[in-house]
Amino acid sequence: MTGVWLRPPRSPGRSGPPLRRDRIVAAAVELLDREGVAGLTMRRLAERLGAGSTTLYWHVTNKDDVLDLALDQIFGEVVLPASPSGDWRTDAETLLLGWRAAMLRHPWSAALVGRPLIGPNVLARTEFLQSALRRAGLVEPDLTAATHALANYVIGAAVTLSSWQRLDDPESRQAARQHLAAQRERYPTLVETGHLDDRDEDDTFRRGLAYLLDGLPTDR
Amino acid sequence: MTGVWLRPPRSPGRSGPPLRRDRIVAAAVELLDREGVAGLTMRRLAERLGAGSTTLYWHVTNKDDVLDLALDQIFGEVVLPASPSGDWRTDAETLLLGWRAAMLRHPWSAALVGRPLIGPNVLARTEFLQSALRRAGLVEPDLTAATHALANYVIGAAVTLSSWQRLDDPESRQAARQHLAAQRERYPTLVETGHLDDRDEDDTFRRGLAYLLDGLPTDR
DNA sequence: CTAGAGTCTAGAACAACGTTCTAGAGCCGG
DNA sequence: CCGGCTCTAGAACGTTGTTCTAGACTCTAG
Repeated sequence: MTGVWLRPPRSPGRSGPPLRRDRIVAAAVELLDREGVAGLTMRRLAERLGAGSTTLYWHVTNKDDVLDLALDQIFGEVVLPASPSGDWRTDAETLLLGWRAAMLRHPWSAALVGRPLIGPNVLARTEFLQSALRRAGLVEPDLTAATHALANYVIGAAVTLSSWQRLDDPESRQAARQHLAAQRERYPTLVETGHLDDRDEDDTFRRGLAYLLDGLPTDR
Repeated sequence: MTGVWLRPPRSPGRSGPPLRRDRIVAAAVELLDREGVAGLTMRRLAERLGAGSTTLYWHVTNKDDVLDLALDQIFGEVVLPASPSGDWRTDAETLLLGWRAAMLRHPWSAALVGRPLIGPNVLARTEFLQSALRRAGLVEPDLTAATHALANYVIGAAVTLSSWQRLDDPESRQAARQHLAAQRERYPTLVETGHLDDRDEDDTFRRGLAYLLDGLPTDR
């Protein structure tokens, strides 16, 4: 009814092939990586697993389930320092850079973040982030606001960047640039600053992150 | 091939019903508002317009076109102060609050921002934002980084909030909360701060925005 | 050893979808 | 009157998510 995370998973068979669900999720991620979100079909997913298409519905109730699981799966790639360093800012930066990198590695995630992010991997990363901010001396309501602000910034940055890169055809990116440049009188600032030009996106992201971290009402 | 914005629109007939395309977009937004992104079907959209389903393909090449147009449409609702005030910060805040409000008014937009945002309404708002930041004394590369940071923050915040509210069933939100609360040992900080609790989302957003604006390397 | 209750697989089938093809109606200038 | 343009829409195709159903396999209970 409401999402994978709130429903108990199928109890595995006595000696049935374990990790079946894990295999489904892994294959889904692989398929999404190669074909994009439109290329993920229950039939093709089953085919890749050497199974009948309708068999999937034993392990998973929905296609939405598959998408939810695949999305949370890639956040598991974000390494979580086992023992946080003394510097909260380094910890937060490391986490958020990894978060962004994971989303850019799987650009289809940009199209899926519109669904509730309450999977275990997302929650664990959020927990880590919030605990780092607490070590910075933040207290409510700033603690929650800062956590949300940082997470939302990362998500927004990853979404806009990978959606822009979804114009895979580099010549269509060029067309978009010319389209913009042709309207200098309408968008003088954007044209002047080369708004759609390729730039050092990593640097741009780091700068924005620095602004946000600088603005937090931390201890010192 | 690449998106609505880079293709010339159909030249209108000599005296044919004008604004046909506008009517399509308006009906699409209305349908999306009522039924969500899964409820928008070319057939139902046509039905609502009193037309045959396949007629739409004369005015629009794709369903993707409709979605791109509908998405840009709602950004047109964000009022742009004709003559910006003297205070850049007020201008930026007003714009970004309106931006967020528009997305929350049309929650389906959260699922669609994964596509390139290069429609005229988005570009005009971005131009306004960037010109305000320039008046704050920002220069490259900070000017671009700040523009992106603010836009990405708004998008991320709207995406996560409306995707959370997409769990329309309030009792399933409650279930998610209990699911979290039951794992206090795993997510101690999140549980303590009531991470999934309803709070004053507007205040949280404003706080985050203030952090970011405070952190910008402006003139003064 | 047999019966039966799980666990798991998968074929058949359905309604709905996006989209193409095609034929044609209505209108216009020449 | 003709030929070309704008615009409409029916028929049809392939594909999709999903349900229903029947059956195979495995283990436990009696």
